[in-house]
Amino acid sequence: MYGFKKSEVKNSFFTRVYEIVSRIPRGRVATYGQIAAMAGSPLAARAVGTAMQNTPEYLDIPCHRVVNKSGSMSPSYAFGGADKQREMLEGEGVVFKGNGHIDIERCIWIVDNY
DNA sequence: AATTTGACAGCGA
DNA sequence: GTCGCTGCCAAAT
Repeated sequence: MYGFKKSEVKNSFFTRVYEIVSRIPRGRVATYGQIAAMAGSPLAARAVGTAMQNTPEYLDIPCHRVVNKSGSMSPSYAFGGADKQREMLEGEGVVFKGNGHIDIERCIWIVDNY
C-alpha cells in the first residue's frame, strides 16, 4: 500500500500488459503486438516493450515468453541475455528453428476468451 | 503542456 | 535473410 507507486496501482496500460503476460502458459509465447492488441491498443507494440523494461520484479511474470514477431529476442533482455532466455524457453517446450528463431507460428499463444 | 525514450512492426532496398 | 527508415503508442521528465 504505502510502498507502491501510483503507476503500479492504477489501471494503466502497463498494468493491463502485466496481467496479460502473467497468463501466458508454459511452452507458449506471445508477441508484443499481440499483447498490445489484448491490452486495448493494437498499435502499441512499442509501448509494450517499454512496459516490459519497467516490469517490477516482485510481479514474477514470465516476460521471457514475450518475443518480437520475427521470433527473435531482444539483445537487451534483462535476465541474462538472449541465450539465457532461449534456454528458459526451450526448457518449457518452445520450439526453435535452425536459424535460432522461435517457431512462432507453432508456439504462439492462442486465446479464445479475454 | 512539450519533449524524449524505447524489450516493436511494416516496408523497401 | 539483413539493414535502415518511418510510424505508432504510453510513460517519465
